[in-house]
Order: sequence, then structure tokens, then C-alpha cells
Amino acid sequence: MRRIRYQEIADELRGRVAEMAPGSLLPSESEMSTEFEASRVTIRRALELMRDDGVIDARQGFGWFVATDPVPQRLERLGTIEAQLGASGLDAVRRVIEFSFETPPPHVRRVLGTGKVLRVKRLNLADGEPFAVVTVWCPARLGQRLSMDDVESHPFHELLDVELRGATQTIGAAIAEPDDAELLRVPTGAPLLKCGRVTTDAAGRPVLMSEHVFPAHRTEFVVELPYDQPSVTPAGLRLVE
Amino acid sequence: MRRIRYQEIADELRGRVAEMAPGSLLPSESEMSTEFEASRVTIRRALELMRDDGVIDARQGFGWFVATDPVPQRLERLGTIEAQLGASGLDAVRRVIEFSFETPPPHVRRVLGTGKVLRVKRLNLADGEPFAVVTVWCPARLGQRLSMDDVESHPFHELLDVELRGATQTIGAAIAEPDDAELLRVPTGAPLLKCGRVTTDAAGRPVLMSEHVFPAHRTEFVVELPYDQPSVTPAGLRLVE
DNA sequence: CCATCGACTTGTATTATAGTTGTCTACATG
DNA sequence: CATGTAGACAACTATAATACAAGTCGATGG
Repeated sequence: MRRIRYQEIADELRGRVAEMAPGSLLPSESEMSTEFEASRVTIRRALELMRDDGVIDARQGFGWFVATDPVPQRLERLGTIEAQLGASGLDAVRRVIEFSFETPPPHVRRVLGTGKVLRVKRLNLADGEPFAVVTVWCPARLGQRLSMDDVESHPFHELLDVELRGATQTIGAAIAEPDDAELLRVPTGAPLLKCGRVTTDAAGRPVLMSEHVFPAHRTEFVVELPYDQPSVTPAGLRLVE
Repeated sequence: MRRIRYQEIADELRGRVAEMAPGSLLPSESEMSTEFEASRVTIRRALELMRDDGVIDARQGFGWFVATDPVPQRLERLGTIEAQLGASGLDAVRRVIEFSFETPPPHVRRVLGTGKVLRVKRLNLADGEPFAVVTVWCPARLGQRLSMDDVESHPFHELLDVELRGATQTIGAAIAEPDDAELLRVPTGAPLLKCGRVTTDAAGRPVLMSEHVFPAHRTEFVVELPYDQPSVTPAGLRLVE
């Protein structure tokens, strides 16, 4: 697969910048030029790409520096299902079903890239009743030091050492395959709500991919559709009796 | 049956492209030409075939690359599914299945009150393919002067003489009953996305209630979860292949 | 204290080149 | 006549190499 040079460089730099303190200085364009064996123009394109993402910025005569991050860890807002359950007075329990490092299937590879990934499949229970099967994929690099205990006792975004920015979620429907049906204690062929979520870090790169499967008879999504202005009404997953 | 060379090549390439990340570059036409032992023209015909399908695209002087999925547009206003389809270049057609004034069923009465209602059941088609069964209830008072032609050719909120404010939508899953299955041309028991919507007027009173049923294999909802806004902003309905 | 200088940086051009797609013509094959 | 091969050329792209303007910062010297 062919790649564009300046994108490669940008990717490499993104990794480095992620480890640097906001405000710290990057090497000069010329230095990078010799290091990457690319012309200054190419280096600049990579840097400008990142500037467009708001990751870094530059001042003429001064240099390129890591942008002071305007977004403090507000991400808890992204919210886990557990938090919503906790708010409704139910106690949520996770049980790890599968935990393995492996090469990603195509639909994951398209998002996270070709490197190895950690796949964790968990069953979520509310008051002892199973209500969700969640599969999470994350790059092996990020999941390297995670144990089964870790993922059983914490939501994933608390375990990763990256700052998350947001997510895109798709909501669809499917019917229960035998394995998920057994886990959720519903008959095979029962309707399921199936949500795919791609979570991105502060640089906008996808770092987590997950698939949530809910039995339709217990769950539904509630969405507020404002007419004139985007509302601040929180919405989310609601358990129906 | 003997297959045409460029179709063979296109088939092979389709398989490869499916495994590649959107945006990544294919080998150059010349490289493929030597690999497949076919002339550049033949390779081009295969590539152009795939471009027509929207799988890949090319820029002169740059190369062929895997097409990125169309970014789902955000729905800041209360849009209709038809508008979203129109924006994606599909022509949407409505067909009225049922049209009657009647006393509302309990779940509608709870929202709209006890008065008589107009119930309209419509089948929506995109490019001739059925993709949604929509049932709308509105108070008889508001629907009094509507004809079947009206509701077949216009979305409901254009017909009512009230100012709408917003809506609350629930998204759930179900399996297809025989009647809806036949309309949507899916087997009975197939998974469906089932959305209920309550639309309110400027005064906050509910004026419309509707139920949208989509075949799950063609549709899914896309939701953006931004970092700074805890709300779940609906991004709209997206057709999946 | 302050002005100036020089070494460094980014910002912005220009030119050149190898490699790519877009398009055409001419010809062969069944 | 549809399909395939072979070749040529134009237009475009990413990248390299180079040059110069303009901003930053510290050292120097008055």
C-alpha cells in the first residue's frame, strides 16, 4: 500500500507530540528535514496538517510548539452506560468473557490501522441481569499493560493513558446469534440494538473501537431533536421496563 | 460463462480494496498493468468500473485511492428522511398505504389526547427500493383538510399550519411482523430499527406522533458525541450498503 | 538602559523533476 | 463490433532544492 510521505511524517510526529508537554518546542524544520530525509517543504506540509488539527502551532522566527490544550479532561462527559445505570440506582457489574491480543478483522483495521489489537469482550449486568455485550478493540500499543482484572473493574477510557476527545456512534439493529443470545439470556433471533462506537483522542485519531449489543426489549435510545438550536439536553440510553 | 478480463480484474481489486483503509492509495496503473499482465487501458476500465460504484476515486497526477465514506451530515434542524436522501442523490418516493380518521390507540392517546386522530401509514422508497414504513398520527383538527395526495407528495410538517419546535425520538429494535416485512421486502423475523417520534409545537404541546420502521440491513443512525457537549446530538439516518 | 548585530527560526516564493492520471491514436483478435 | 494491446502526449502532483523576506532571541558594546 502506497502512502504519502508527508502523511507518514505527520503520523510519526503526532505520536511524539502526544508525549510532549503543551508549549514545548519541536525541533526546527531543518533538523526534521535531515532526520526524516525529506525536504523542508514536505516537513512543513506534515506540520501544517497537524496545525489544522489544532495539535501544534507555530510562530515565525520562534518555532513549532505543542498547542496548549484547550480541552481539559472533560471527557468523563462521554459517559459510560455504567454511569447512567449508577445514576438510576442500579449496580452495574462487568464480566470479562474474552481477552486476547490478535490481528484485527477488516472493519477494525479500517479504523485503527493494521497493527495488532487488544480485543476484550465483556458482559455487563445490571442487578444481576445481563443487559449488554460489549466488545472493545484498542491498539496493542495502548493495551499492553492491561490485565483482565483491569478491564473487569474499570471502564476502558479510565485505563488508557490518552486524552480522549469524542466519539462517533452508530445505532443499528440485528437479531441475536446463538452466542450473544445465550449471554444475554434471550432467545436466538430476538431483536437487538447494536451500537458501534469509534472514540478519538485529542488529535482526532481513532484510538478505541467498540461494539455494544443490547436486547431490544430492555433498552432504547432517547434523542432530543431541537428545531432551531442545538439543545443541551442530555440524552442517552434508557432502560424500559 | 466466460468473463471479461477487466471485470475479472475489477473483482479482484474489489476484494483488495475492501481490506484497505479509506483514503489509502492503490498501486499505480502501470504497476497494476505489469502485475495483472494487462494493458493500462484494461486496468483503467476496471478502475473506472469501480469508480462508478463509488468504491474508489482518482485524482490526476496523484493516483487511485479508496473512497472515504460520505461524512454523515449533522442534523441541526428537524429534517426529514427524504431531505437526507435527496442530499445523497437518491430520489425518494412516498406511497400512502392507509389513510383514515379514527379514535387513537392507547399509546397515542396518552400523548395526543382523546380526540379523534388522522392516521396515515406510508411506505418510503429510495430509488424504487422500500426502506421505511412510517405511521403518523395527528389530531383530526389539524389534519381535517388534508387529502391522500397531499400526504403522498409532501412531508407532514409542511402540511400542518403550526410552528414546530422540536421532537423527542426513541430508537429501538424489533423484528419484522408479516405485514411490515412484506412492505419492506424482508423476511418475517428480520431485524428492524424502530423509531418513535413525538413532535411538539412552539408552545411545547405535542402535535404529531410518528413511528418509523427501517430494515436494519439498510439503515443505521449515526450520532456524534463531542467532547465538550454531553448531549447526544443526532447526526441523521444513514443508509448502509 | 538601550540600540545593534548575528545566528537562528518560520513564511513564502521559484524552479526542476520523477511519477501519476487523463486522453488520444493505431492496431490486433475473436 | 466489443475487447484487448501498445504507445504517445498533456496535465497534474508530490517532492526536492534553493533563495530570500521577516520574526525571535540572546550577546555585545556603547
